[in-house]
Amino acid sequence: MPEVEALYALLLDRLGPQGWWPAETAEEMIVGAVLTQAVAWHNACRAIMELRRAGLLRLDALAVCDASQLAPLVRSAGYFNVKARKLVALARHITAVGGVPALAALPAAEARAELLGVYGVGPETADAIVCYALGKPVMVADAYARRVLGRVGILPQAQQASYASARQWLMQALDGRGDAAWFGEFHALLVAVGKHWCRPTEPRCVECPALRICAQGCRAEWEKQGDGPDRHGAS
DNA sequence: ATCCAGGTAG
DNA sequence: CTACCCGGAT
Repeated sequence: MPEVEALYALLLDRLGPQGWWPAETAEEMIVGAVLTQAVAWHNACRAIMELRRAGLLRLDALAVCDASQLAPLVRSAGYFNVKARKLVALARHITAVGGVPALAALPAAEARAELLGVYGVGPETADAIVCYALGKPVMVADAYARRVLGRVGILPQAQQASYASARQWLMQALDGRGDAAWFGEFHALLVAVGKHWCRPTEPRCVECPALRICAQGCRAEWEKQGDGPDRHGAS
């Protein structure tokens, strides 16, 4: 899979290190992972600042909160009632099992399973936490990563649709490729590409930093010829 | 003024 | 499948 190395190097060269995850501490990263679910980072960021202002960017503090008191603070992140409950549930759970260090002491697969058992933590959030907060080399196969890797021609069409299949394929293909920082940077670069150029509709192929090695070649007209081969996943 | 993108739970 | 919800884009 030489294309992966080529893509990684190309994006790093063009875009520079993305500096993800933007958090001071592992606990802050975990809070951010919940808040950014289904919402642009910008919105989650405002909620994080509210929590910081209230001294609640720590799991032990969040663990003793009531969701109802949290909701107004995380309003800007959307789904605020749901997310307030998720934050409390996750903070309580992690605190109860001995905190982030205890989680980080587990093998990646066990930490992931542990997290998946918590209300509000699905596959993507679990992987993000395992990679960025626990420092394990796992791939976050989110919508951006799947779309970009799929279009570029690295991730086979059949694996693009679901999170689980994409993750499984990528974890095998990328096995041993790097440490947590490598995976984290790769994911961050893919998000940057997916957000600014490789958009769901009206992709900006001509200016895309990955154009040189993209299977879509120079087809800027993508969307105009009846919506590429990959229309969003559900099948 | 409407549309939309995004992940998880039910 | 729909509910949850925001802010940003159109």
